[in-house]
Amino acid sequence: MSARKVPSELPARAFRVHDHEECSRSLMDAAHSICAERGLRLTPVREKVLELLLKSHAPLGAYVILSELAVAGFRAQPPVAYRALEFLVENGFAHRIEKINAFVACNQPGEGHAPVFMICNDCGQVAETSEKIGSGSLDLTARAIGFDIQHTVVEAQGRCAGCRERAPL
Amino acid sequence: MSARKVPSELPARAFRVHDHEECSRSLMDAAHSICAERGLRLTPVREKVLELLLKSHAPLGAYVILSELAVAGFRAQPPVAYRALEFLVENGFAHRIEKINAFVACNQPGEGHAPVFMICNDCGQVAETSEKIGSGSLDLTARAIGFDIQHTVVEAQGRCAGCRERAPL
DNA sequence: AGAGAAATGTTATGATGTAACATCAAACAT
DNA sequence: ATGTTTGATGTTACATCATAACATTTCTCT
Repeated sequence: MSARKVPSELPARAFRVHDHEECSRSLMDAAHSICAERGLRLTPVREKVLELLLKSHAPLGAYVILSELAVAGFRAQPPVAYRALEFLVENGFAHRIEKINAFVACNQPGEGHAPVFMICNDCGQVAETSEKIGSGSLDLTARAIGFDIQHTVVEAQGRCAGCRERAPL
Repeated sequence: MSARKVPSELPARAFRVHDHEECSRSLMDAAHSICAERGLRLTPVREKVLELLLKSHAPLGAYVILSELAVAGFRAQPPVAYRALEFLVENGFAHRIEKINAFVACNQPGEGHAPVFMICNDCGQVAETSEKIGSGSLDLTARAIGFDIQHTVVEAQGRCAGCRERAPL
């Protein structure tokens, strides 16, 4: 347990006190800019889904999103939600969390990164941090066996600091 | 891309030529010993499921396992397969691969480790390597934000060396 | 043998995800 | 402005993955 350097970028905003409103707004703005830049269409459904993800303090399942869409007056067959999510994930505005079959808004859209998630089993919140692509032990191992990495899934489940304080167990 | 030390333990047997028969047999033996030691019951269904996983060169979905069980004369309702898999996973004889909803036999049962998977999108094979618990960037990040890790999911998707040679693209 | 715990049998259903094809709307060239 | 192409959405119908709940059997221990 040597005390090595602490990882450089550590947003992990989900577990920290922050202005969630402001945070959401700026990420939504970023999405608009990036789409404009790249000629992507942030259509009403896609924007609504991103908004839902941004407003949520925890990941949302596809069917939760679907019912929120219905509430908002959108059509609500499963493909509607899945297609919007696919767009958001493909273009880096959201991530899928495999371990819990749910989706979160990305907190650093536009930048190529390999997301890392810390999932709190108590409060259900998920913090996103990230690793630079090409560094990290996965890449090291991959290189050692000649494996060409296209996508990574790095997730940890456990308890966040807040929940541990509230209920030390 | 500095040439740092290569990770120490690198089974990744799935992608290497090896005596699969011998490999399966010794892992099955290990399972029997470990169960004996710990007072666990490697019942017929559980053993059969482990055997299926060991014989397979790629991860198996729960319903594939279920149909193989049926072929072998076992009862074949979903809970039968899921319960056997739950036992194997809980006790470290198998792992679940989140990204593809499938299961593989563990290639180093008995030792506490955080598994790492390399999933080849071409041949469907999966290599298991591992990290020591407590080291690794995940643990480092977790410590930095006070997160208590209980379980990790580390998976990479891409192309294995063999497939790249066969079809460079 | 009897009590308690663990494992299995069974039914039914819940949750998650997608294929396929029809329709509609935007972008662009003529 | 019109047709053409492409991308997005609407809709139906399934496919796939997973578990709750409760009955029954088997094991283990005394």
